[in-house]
Order: sequence, then structure tokens, then C-alpha cells
Amino acid sequence: MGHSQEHKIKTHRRIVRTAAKRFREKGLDGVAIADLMKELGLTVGGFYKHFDSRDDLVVESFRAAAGPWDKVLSAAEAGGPPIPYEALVDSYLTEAHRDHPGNGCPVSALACDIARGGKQIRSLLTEQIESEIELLANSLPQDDGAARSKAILTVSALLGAVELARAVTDQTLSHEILESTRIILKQLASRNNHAKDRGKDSGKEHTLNN
Amino acid sequence: MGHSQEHKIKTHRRIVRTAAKRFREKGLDGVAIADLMKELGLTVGGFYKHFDSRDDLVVESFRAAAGPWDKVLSAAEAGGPPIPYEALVDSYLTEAHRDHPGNGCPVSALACDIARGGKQIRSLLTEQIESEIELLANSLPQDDGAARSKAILTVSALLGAVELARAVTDQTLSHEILESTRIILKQLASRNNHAKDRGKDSGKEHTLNN
DNA sequence: ATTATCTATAGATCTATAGATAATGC
DNA sequence: ATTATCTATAGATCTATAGATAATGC
Repeated sequence: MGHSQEHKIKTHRRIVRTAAKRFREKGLDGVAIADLMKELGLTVGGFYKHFDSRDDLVVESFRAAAGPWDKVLSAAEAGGPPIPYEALVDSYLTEAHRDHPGNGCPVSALACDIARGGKQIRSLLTEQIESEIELLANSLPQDDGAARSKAILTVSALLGAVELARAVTDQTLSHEILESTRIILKQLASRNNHAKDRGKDSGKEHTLNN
Repeated sequence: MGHSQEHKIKTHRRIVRTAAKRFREKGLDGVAIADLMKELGLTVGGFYKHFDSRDDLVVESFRAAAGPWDKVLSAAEAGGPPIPYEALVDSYLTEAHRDHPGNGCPVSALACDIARGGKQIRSLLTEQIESEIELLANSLPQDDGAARSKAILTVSALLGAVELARAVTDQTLSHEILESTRIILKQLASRNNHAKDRGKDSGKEHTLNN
């Protein structure tokens, strides 16, 4: 039995860190508290001195998993060198990211669980998505007036591509999903979309943001 | 107690149809067999004369949910009028689809559950995705050599956009996700991407399909 | 006689709590 | 004395099965 307050804080962090990994791997319903504690060499009893409920751990773990992404965002906002769009897309659509959801983006691992979840975790996801949209919009090589729309499409495509690449059994198709999404997104970003080039639906774009 | 064989077949169909809806709404882990049977005015005991295991119901329900989409596909393959790309995108990215996952695409509702699931259901999803990619590739207004890649990006973006629109708490943002994805996808489709217009990464495209 | 469904329950699993144990920290 | 963790367990929930019941269908 470890006992110092300092030790408790370390235990708390260990629980959250491991939970953040296991939730992304097995889903928000796929992790039993007893198993999680056992993996850390602890027992169930102690858990509820750290968290009021299982759901509190879910929320805190999501925040912890999103943390690294926030650092990327705040680095960009702090005026550092802007991360180019292509680098963001490339780093998201890797086979390593596909194969290790436990260390990856919590949105791609948990989106459909969260969609069915409580308001608190959905609010956290909303903040996360809004930040990522802004980051991507600013990373585009040119602002043709459609930057935010392109950023939204990009977030959707990144998320969908990683989920599909994970779910599909055909490894060739899985590879192709990552690679094709990468290529087409980059084409989209490197092209200017001023009004004269747009399709017939471009008029609707002005009804956004209302 | 109903008893005829004919009645049993009807009962079987009722179970599958309702399960297909509830799984899409609550996730593959979110539906209890007892509750499902109760909703149909039945009891747990009878369930296992219809299915060997809960997992068999999951697989059969996914197949049933995917069925309507297959009809769209085979209609197109049967030589009927090709469904235009824009119509497919528009019908997928509606607020009705977002708000009623129980009647919607099983892939957008269950992708992350399936990614963690058994081989059987992942194979079914793979077939489904492959069909949708082919359908979208053929629906593009012009084939510039990148049709399949564009179709893959489209599937990823449709899926991701609906999931995000469902998960986000901000209704304005949710609306914007659907609308922006719609607009940018249509721009993408209506534009020709021959080699001279491509970005610097286009060379990689020839390494696909290997 | 067969069988579609029901009643009842075994067995597994999971969250949460009560009370014990063995350290810390005044 | 306080508290970080442990042991033990209550209570809820879920899958799956055994055996009963009441129809069908030869």
C-alpha cells in the first residue's frame, strides 16, 4: 500500500493515462474498472477515492487524450511557425496512426461512442473539433474565401478515412483509403477556388455561419 | 403463444428489423436482448431458437441495414439511369439522416464499433464500402483518372461529416459541417484533375492499386 | 409428435460501497 | 489522526440454457 499524497497524484495520473489508451482501443464501454486497476497493480476499491464515477474517468481521459493535440494548436496560435496543411494531413493519415488507436486521435477512435454519450463529453469533442477546424483553415496555403469550408471537409475526411481504414478487412483497400484521401485532400488545398471556378452550388456558401 | 412456422418467420424478421434500428441508435453494445424482445412483446427465452448467439443477430442486422443501400447499388448496376454524384452526396448529408441514425447508413452509425468487432462483420462492412466506392466513382460527371481516389475521399468525408454532425453539441456547427462538406465535395466532383493541374504529389497516385 | 414461445434461473460481469489495513504527517 | 489502498460484497445487468406450456400439423 503506497500512501503519500504525492504518490496518490502519481497514481491518479497513471489511471488516467492508461484509461485514455484503453478507451481509445476498446471503446468507452469496453473497459472494466477492475481490469484497468489490475493492469496498474491496483484494486477496484481505491478507484472511487480518485473519481466520483466511471463517467468522470471517461471525461478526464478524453481530455487527457486530446491534450497533445491542443499543444499542437496552441503552438500554432502562440505565433510559432504555422504547421503546413500537408504536414497535418500526412501525419494523420499514416498506417501507424491506423494501427495504434490507443495513442492516436481520440475523435477518430471514439466519435460514434461519443455521439451516443452524455453532454459533457460531447461538449469536449465540440471544442476539440472547433480548434482543429481553425488550425486547418489557417494552415491552408491560400485563403480563397472557402478556407473554413475546406477545413471542415478535411476534418471529416481525415476522421472518416482513419475509421474506415481501421474497420476494413482488406489490407490493400485499407492502404488505398489512406493514400487516396491524402492525395485528393492535398489537391484540394493547393487549388484556388475563386468564384469564377466554382460549381453551380457555390451561391449557397454565403448562407453558412448564420 | 403464436406457433405456425409462417409466424416464426415473421417473428424472425421483426426481431432483425428492430435490432437493425436499435443497434444503429445505441451501438452494438447498447442493446440488451431481453429489452429488444420485450419491445416486440416477446421474451428472452425464444430468442435462442432464432439465433445461435447475440453476435449472429448483430451480423444479420448489419446485413439487413445495409440491404436498402445495396438496392440502390444494384439498380445502378442493372443499367438503370446512373444516380448523379450530387444527388448521392445531398441525400447522405441531410439533417434527417443526422437525426435518425436508426434509419440511416449503418456504416456511419457503427463504424467505430465495427472496427473493434469480429472478422465477420468487418468483412460485411468491407463489401459495403467497396460497393459504395464503385458507385460513387461511376457517378462522377467526368473520369479524369482520379475517379476512384475521389470516390474514396467522398466516402470518407460523408461518413466523417455525419458522425461529427451527430457528436457535436453546437447546432450551428453541426449544420455547418453538413453544408460545407456538401459544397466542397461538389466542387471537387465538378472539376477536372488532369495531370497538368495536379499538385506535386500526383506522381504517387500511380502506386495505388498494387 | 413437433415446435414456437414462455417462465425461471444459472453463471458471468460490472459499478459502487462498506469496512479493514497499513502507511503518512502533524 | 488521517488517508491511500485493499478485501469483500451488495446489487444490477446481461447472455445463455433447461424445462414447461400451448399451439400446429401429420
